Amino acid sequence: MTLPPGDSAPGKPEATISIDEDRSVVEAKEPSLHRRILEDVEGKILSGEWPPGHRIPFEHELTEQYQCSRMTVNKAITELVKRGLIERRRKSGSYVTHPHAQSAVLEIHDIRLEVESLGLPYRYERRARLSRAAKAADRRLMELAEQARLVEISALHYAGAQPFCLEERLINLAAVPEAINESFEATAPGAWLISQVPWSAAEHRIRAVGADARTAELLAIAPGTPCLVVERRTWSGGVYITHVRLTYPGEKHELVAEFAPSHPKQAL
Amino acid sequence: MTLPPGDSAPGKPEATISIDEDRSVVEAKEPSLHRRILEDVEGKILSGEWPPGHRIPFEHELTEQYQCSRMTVNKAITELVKRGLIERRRKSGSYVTHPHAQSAVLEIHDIRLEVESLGLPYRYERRARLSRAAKAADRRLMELAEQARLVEISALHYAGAQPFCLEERLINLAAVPEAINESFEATAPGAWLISQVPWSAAEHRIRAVGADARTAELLAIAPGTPCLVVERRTWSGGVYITHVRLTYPGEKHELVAEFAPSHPKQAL
DNA sequence: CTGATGATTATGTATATACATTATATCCAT
DNA sequence: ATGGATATAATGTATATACATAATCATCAG
Repeated sequence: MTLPPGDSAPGKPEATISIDEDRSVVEAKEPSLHRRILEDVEGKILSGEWPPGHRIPFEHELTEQYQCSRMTVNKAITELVKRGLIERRRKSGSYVTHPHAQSAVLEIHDIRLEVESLGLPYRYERRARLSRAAKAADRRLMELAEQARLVEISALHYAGAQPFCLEERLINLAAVPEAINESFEATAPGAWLISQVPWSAAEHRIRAVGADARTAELLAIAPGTPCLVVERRTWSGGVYITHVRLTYPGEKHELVAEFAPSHPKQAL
Repeated sequence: MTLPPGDSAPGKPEATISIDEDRSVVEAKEPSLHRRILEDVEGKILSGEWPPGHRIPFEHELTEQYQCSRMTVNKAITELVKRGLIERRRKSGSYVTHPHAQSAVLEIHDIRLEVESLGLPYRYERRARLSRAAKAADRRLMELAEQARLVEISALHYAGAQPFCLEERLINLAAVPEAINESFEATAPGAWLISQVPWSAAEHRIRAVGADARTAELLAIAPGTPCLVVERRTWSGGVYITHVRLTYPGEKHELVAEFAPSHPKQAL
């Protein structure tokens, strides 16, 4: 393999293997070759130069263009496949995907951090805790066994003097038996649970509701005020660990999700 | 560190390079080796067997365990690094990352598909369209140039006889000049835009609001009814393409975000 | 024209090797 | 001890090679 320092290869920046006499000209860390290929191809796709359905050059053509081995090209393209920008078909080639669904990445932080990042003092207040048998409604929510026992917690998270969020939680004692000994008076159940149980998946449901009388009172808002409700179910290998409903009052709270174009597959 | 179901290599299913005489025993498509390594390691992390901060085996150790080349191990671990499960430090080793934020993946589909997947007939109705210069408020929203021109569209998406979603959109004519010739009477701007402009990033803001008088009338609901509002800004390489506000009436509409395991983290 | 067959070709996976990079550890002289 | 040079170990990147797999294409018999 050759890698001639200044020619043929498209858009190639100078200074490749030249650390011979003048080490001072370090040239600001050029990225690795497979990254450059990835970025070039990504750029062509995002700019529209290669529209959806377009067949990108074969691996052996890119190998030729960049004067590198096939493995290097393959690494770049494989990554773009994982990101959902490209689809590959044997014998046929690699094609720019048609964007279907956008997949947004919603970052969900601990409530304490959320509050503190607003520059407000955080306070946690547990309101109620009881352990009881699962009712039919709980089993619908969490797919529990008939005789399952739960811990039910109601708590408020404050930002300054204002209620920031109402937390209503169920914990499956079959999955987290230690919860029976925990009062949750000082520590919020979310933080406690992470330290106890590794978990493998979760599901979020986000909707807008009007505050009912009880919720309104707890959150110090008028009944009927629109609230953002996030319901999260968390489980670990098929076993439900916890169900939590977080109710954020008023129109102030926002969930922010950053996006990248994608259609199937993994998140990045 | 032993997982011996059959022999030396951990968790290794039989039939690996034995295609000598009996090709009939094909053994139900075992996954590739690097995938198996990836899944094994991921499993150990998600199960909590390797907690945050734990140093996973060195590449050369995994090479030994799985009786494969370093490149294969490297491919698996590199993927886990991209997923945020593992952090690597040269000369030191690879470590299970500590939790920071949980990231949920929110799939956002075309509204037509959303409606149809509910088994309801979809109908689109454009209400208004005008092209105009950007106002100060628009520029705050979209970071536009002073003299930018926009197309403004208001439309309704119906599920059966009921309004499903109110769409209010601005399109930056500098980014999509073709929009000036498009009436958007038959085609919804979302679908049209996707076919016109490749986009590289977007930002979503999700919140609950009470319907104002105008919105309430359009959506055939009472003023003040809680609505889920999704605001999306989309751009391509630093240029804003479009801003859209989607207002879903009532408490019925839900956004669902599946959590693709990325690591055992906070916000349970 | 139709359908089977086999060649061709692009991708998928894996190996063995090489050298670069970067922390860490060790040792030696002060 | 302390500071600094040196060795060492683990990851990062890249190459050349090999064979497997799957889809397409061309060919040819019927």
